[in-house]
Amino acid sequence: MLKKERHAFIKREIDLHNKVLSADLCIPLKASEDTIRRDLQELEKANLLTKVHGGAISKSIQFSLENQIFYSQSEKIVIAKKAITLLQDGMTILLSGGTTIIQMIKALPPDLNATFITMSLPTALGLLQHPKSEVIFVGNKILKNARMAVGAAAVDGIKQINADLCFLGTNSINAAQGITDLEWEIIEVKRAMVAQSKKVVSLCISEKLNTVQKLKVCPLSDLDYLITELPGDHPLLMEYQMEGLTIL
Amino acid sequence: MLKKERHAFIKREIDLHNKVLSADLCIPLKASEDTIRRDLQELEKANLLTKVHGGAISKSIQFSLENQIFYSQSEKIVIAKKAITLLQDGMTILLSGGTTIIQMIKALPPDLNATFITMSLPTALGLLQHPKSEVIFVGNKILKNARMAVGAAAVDGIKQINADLCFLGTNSINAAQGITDLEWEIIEVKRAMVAQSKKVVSLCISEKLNTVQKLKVCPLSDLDYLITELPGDHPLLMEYQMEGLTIL
DNA sequence: AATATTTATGCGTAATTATGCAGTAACAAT
DNA sequence: ATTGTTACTGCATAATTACGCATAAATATT
Repeated sequence: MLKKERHAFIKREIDLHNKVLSADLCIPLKASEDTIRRDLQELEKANLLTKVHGGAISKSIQFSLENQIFYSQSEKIVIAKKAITLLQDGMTILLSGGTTIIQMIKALPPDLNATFITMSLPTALGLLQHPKSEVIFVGNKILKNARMAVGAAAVDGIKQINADLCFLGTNSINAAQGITDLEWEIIEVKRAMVAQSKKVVSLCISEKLNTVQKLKVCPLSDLDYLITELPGDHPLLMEYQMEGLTIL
Repeated sequence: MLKKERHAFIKREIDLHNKVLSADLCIPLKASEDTIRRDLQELEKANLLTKVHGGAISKSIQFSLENQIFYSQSEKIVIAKKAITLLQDGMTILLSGGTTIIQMIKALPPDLNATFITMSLPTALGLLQHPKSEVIFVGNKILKNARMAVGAAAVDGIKQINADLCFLGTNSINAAQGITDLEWEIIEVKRAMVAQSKKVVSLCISEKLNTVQKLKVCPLSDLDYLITELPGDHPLLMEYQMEGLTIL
């Protein structure tokens, strides 16, 4: 990881959240706190941020309120860290959209050398920051509220792919129905993703466990892994384990 | 391996991954680190990348690090306002990437009801803010440097389209060569855009008038409109008018 | 064709840079 | 005041780079 890359990463974190904690940067950047601190020093000297005890904050919004942009962010970070343990060099990986996936992208090891395929604009944009990965966007009509490509051409595009892994940001999952979602166009795309992947991983914060929406994406039997922020032996997860899912 | 070949290889790596490590290049290029470093020096002098300790990074990352303030923003706003006068309800419009295009998107009339097609991730994301328009993203492999989809599938995707208007954010234009650009993969996409549009509009800040890059996108005769921040009767624009372009 | 001249490349060594570690000082929160 | 965390200093180490030079290859000149 080059110094400038770390700087870019830090700057982006600041732009996104208006602050960073030094300790939080150590893992994704694979550097010691010393190095991070020196990075922050340099960025401060370049007038790009303001260093404070424990990290740094944005120059523009120093008085900023604690903006919890992302709902349940800390849980999603836990999920993200579990998710990246499944990744290996050389893999082809399908990614859906959603804030959990975004957290996962931010947690990607910078030296991972994989091919990522997505239909989600925010996911694609996030992946551009990754130094080594290749990014393929399966395009078509963009569904505005989901910010992803949907429709026949997108589904056809996915069908050209043979992926090793598929990560689904999951809105609703329960034992009887499996994964369910709200919009037909999204369902179509997710089904195609599931069909084209060797292994399917559901990322789901625990509060969405055992909930159900109108439309069915796929049964539990199509899934291989379930990742929540809970420990693997939590009672809520038992019935999923019984169905044959690997719980992380 | 010829020097030019090495340079081409290095440029491609930068485009794809936003960075290269000197050490990583030694094996594929069969050259010593010294040679690689000298290559990087030359490419830096030619303004094609930024050398850093350990390798080199893309200029665009460097730029986004230094100032997120758009270059020549006020000029681009003037251009954007002129550009939107060409738009009408029901049109199908191809958009390239670039900060001028982003300004144009911000200036779109909220009640415009048009279909926008693009290969640029930032452009697509900007368009999502627009309440009424439909957005279609022509996907494929993403060129990190330019944040846009490139390659055969993207070009094929464009060929399915019949657009009324095409807006090109233009890096270089002159009377003799027409529009020129730097990277082959971008050229391919822009050519396809031009070919599939009834009318083609070049958006170009005046300082990029009468400049030229290595690769040719299209001759002036393929263009219909030229929009700069200058008044239409400015002497710099005369020769373009003589060539039959409508100057806004 | 032979020779000179420029250009490109690789190697050894010295200098520079980047990073992590240990110990100590400063800070924040109870 | 006490305690745990974060920051700074100096130092050690490893990686990267620059420099001088020798050699090889390409190009120009006679």
